[in-house]
Parts: sequence; C-alpha cells; structure tokens
Amino acid sequence: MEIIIDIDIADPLFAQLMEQIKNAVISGSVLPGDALPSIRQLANDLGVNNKTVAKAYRLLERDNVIQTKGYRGTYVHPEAIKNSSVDLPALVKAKLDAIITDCRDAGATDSEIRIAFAEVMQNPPIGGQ
Amino acid sequence: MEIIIDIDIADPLFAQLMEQIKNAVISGSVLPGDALPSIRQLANDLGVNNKTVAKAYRLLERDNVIQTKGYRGTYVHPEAIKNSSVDLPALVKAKLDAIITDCRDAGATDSEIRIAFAEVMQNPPIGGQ
DNA sequence: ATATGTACCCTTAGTACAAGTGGTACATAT
DNA sequence: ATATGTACCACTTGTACTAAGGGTACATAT
Repeated sequence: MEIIIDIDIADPLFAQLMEQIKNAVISGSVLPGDALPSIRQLANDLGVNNKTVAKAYRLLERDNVIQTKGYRGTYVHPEAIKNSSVDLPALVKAKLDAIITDCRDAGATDSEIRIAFAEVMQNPPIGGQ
Repeated sequence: MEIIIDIDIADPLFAQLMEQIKNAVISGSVLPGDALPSIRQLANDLGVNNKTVAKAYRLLERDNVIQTKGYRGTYVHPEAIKNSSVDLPALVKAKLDAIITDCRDAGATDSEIRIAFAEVMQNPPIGGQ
C-alpha cells in the first residue's frame, strides 16, 4: 500500500490519510485482516506527527474500517470494504442541512442559528455524551 | 415606556432592547397601535448607536412585534402581545439540539459536526434564499 | 429642509475553534 | 528493553464569527 500525503493540499493531513486508506480498501490493495503499519511507523514514513496518524486511525476505527488490537498492531476490519463507503460526515451534513433550511424559512437569522448552534455544542448533552 | 439599558450586562445591547420592548408589550405599558420612538430618537435617548437600535427594530419587526411604516414611523404590531411570547431562537435551539444529539449518538465527533455546520451555513444558497 | 426606515461601506474589539506540533506518561504484552 | 495503542498536558497559527460603532447615501413623504 502506498500512501502519499501532500502538504500543499488544503485537505487536513489526517483527512488525506483517512481517504487514502479507505481507497486502498475499496480498490483491494489491502484486504480485510491485513496488518497496517503502526502509528509511529507510518508517522515516521510520511514525515508527519504521531498525533496526526493517531487521529486518522482513531476515526477509521470508529468507522469500522480498521481494528486496533493494542500492542498487537492495527488491522483492516473484516467488513472494511462495506464500511469504507459510509460517509458519516456527509450524513451529519445532510441532517444539518435539512433543519437549517427549516430555520431559515422560519425567518431565523444566520446569526441566530449560529448562536443557537454554539450553545447546543457547548452545553452538556444532558446525559453527558 | 421606559427603557433602560445596562452596558455592564453581558447581554448585547440590541438584545436588551428587544427584551424590554417585548416586556413593555406584555405588561401593557404599550398597546398595539401605539407609536414607538424613531430609531434615531431612541438611539439618542439611550446614548447608543443608531445601528444598534435599528438592529433591534429589524428583528422585532421580523417577529411581528412592531411594524415599521417607512417615513411614518414605527408602531406596535396589532398582534404584538401574542407574538411577544414567541421565542424563535429557542425554537431553533431546540431543533438543533435534537439532531445534534442524534449525530453524537451516531458517533460523530463534535469537530465533525462543527465542520459540517460551517459548510452548510456557507454554501447552501442552493435553492436560493 | 426635514424626518422616516433602510442600505451599503469601513473599523475596532473579543471570542472560539481547527489543525498541527510537542512532550510525557500509561498499561499492555513480547 | 522494546513496541503497541492510548491518554493527558500545553502551544502556535490561522480562520471566522459576533457586537458595536462611524460614516454616507438613498427613496420615501411631510
């Protein structure tokens, strides 16, 4: 698997990483069960910070594209191919788009919507996320 | 009608103004059809900028609490009493709260939610508005 | 001429967050 | 001792928003 990151691209590094790993899964250049390089290893190869790779790995695991097995390393998730096409951010955006359109139609100012959003994001999700 | 604004209060000036005018309507110290001071007049009385009063008036008119009649001045809306209790920002917040909770439950990062929100707020003159 | 609401331009502060980097530390197991 | 993923701390940089003010101009109508 080849991973190339480009600092000149506007996309955040961790996002580029996620993209490329997902693409590698979809294209079949890595298979479910295959081992991936460790965080430190990959960070070193690419010349980026550990934290950046760690972030990409953490999000990919949340999306069930990879599996981390602690000291045993990181592997491609058994259902990685299916899960690589799921785009959580797109779903979130779709949901937000719908209700924000509602609010605007109701006459709410963009400013008011932003303020309300900020309040919701800051205040505890009640149950406490 | 007495209006008192307090610079030391955290609330924005225009918001304090809206509050007080709504309260004056609810308490009956101004009645539907009554004339309100002009923007410049009120701004002068309170020692704030025209723009601040203009903003409060603009939002109050959107909420159907007051009516502006161009050069003829500004008046309390016929249905001002009913409309003074409507809290549009609260409705917006409630809607956002619901779907943001959904997104968080789905595993979305607060960061991802914020980014999606920012994208939606910037792009979507899709259909217009 | 004067007053009305309204629209546009600019600037100043303050706040909040994203992204990335850096360092350190931990429990895990080889 | 070494390597794994993970967790915490703090920091810099850039961006983008709010609130508020200053100024100027417009069409409206008295």
